[in-house]
Amino acid sequence: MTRQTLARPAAEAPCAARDAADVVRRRRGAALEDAILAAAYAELSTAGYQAFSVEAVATRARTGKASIYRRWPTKQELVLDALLEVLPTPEQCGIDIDIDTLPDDVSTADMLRQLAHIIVGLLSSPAGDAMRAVKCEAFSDPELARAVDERFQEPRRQALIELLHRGVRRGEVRPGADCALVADVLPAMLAHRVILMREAIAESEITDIIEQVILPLIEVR
Amino acid sequence: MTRQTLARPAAEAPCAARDAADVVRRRRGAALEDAILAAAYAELSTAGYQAFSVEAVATRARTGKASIYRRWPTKQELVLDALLEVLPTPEQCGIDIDIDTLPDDVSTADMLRQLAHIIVGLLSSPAGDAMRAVKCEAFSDPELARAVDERFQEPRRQALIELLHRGVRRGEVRPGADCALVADVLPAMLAHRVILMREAIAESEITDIIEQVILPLIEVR
DNA sequence: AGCATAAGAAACGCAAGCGTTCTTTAGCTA
DNA sequence: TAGCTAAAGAACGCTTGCGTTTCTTATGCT
Repeated sequence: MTRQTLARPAAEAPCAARDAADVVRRRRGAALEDAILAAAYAELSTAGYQAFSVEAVATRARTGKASIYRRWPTKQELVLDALLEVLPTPEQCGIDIDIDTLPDDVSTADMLRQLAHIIVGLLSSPAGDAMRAVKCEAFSDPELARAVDERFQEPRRQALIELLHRGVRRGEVRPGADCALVADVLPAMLAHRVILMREAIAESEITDIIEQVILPLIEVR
Repeated sequence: MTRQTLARPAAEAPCAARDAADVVRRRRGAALEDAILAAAYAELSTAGYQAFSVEAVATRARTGKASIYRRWPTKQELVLDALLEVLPTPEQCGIDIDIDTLPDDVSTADMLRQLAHIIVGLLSSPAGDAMRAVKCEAFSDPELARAVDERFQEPRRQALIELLHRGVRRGEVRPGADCALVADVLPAMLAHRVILMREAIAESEITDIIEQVILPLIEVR
């Protein structure tokens, strides 16, 4: 995948002898673009949106600002691309539930427990930090926020609603439940804690939320 | 160089005849202090935290930066004071529930409905905008966030938990309910929508959340 | 090998905004 | 009424960061 981006220790001849092994050869095209996006994402995660600077991205990517501005006209576009590139990848957020192919022996409660862990994992990861940064800047940059909502949140929300409907069909969720509303409870509680209250969520608390809130709420009675 | 930059054409007399009625005479002491705090709060509400500037506060308060820096050493202190002054006043946020003096004929559901409206009202008001601004800056300024949590959120959270306990005693809330956890559901859902999803909440949606989520959750069965 | 391209680095102009300082002048108090 | 204090306003120095420009030179292609 990568070119030989990583320093060759015993380099010599043509262009070696810079100083140490930090001879990160000049990258071009896609390799450089990826490095910039990765650096931008890292900056977004660690520094947040408001402290995010193109200068810092350039430094982190070991390139110059000019190479960035040659590709992205503004800081905002860079942020958007960096986030959108990272967010939907299953390896990063892994919330791709395919309801239709779910085995019959997987209960709704099982899935909800698993989902809760996935959400907490995501929110506690660098990707979560990046999301938080963007969410908090949403009012200054509605377009960015909308992009995240549409490409990331909404599909997952729909999947969760679908999961609850499946639960109704299987007799695990009370028929009268407003699935669209109930689907918001878990993400809302987790996001509220992690993003708005800045609290970490322990394993036991995930369990508590599921057992004491979500399951009683959907319980067939 | 030149002083008296603001050329007074031919104005005479004591101090009247500036232009119109905008002759905001020089204030001192507490009057000025209040004006500055009010302006800071207004700026926080409308501009947000990151766009908040001392210059803008000074302009809005019709004073100079020097008078502000004479009182608050940094921008952060000013923000904190402005917010703390505004937040706890009952007129502004009106969530002071005195559980002990609640009449017997007020049900838990009644109170929850009322509370939901109060929270939504608060979140949709300038005070809500200010809170959102601070919440979003919380990671950069944990002390500010903690002050808001302690002085504003936590007391109200405790009051809500107490309300639920009262509900248990009155047989309106199922005895097994984890009140501390259940108490988070309503604020979390509302804050999630308004602050994180930037959605307005209609009357009917408040009702839906109460009837479809909160009441089924606490329902005695 | 030679050449066109674009990477890397540095500097620039510009705008905002912090916190300071200075002068003028209004308001309070003795 | 005189005099002290502090308010209003403007300018300043400083820093940060955007987006641009320029120059050198490594890189990939032919």
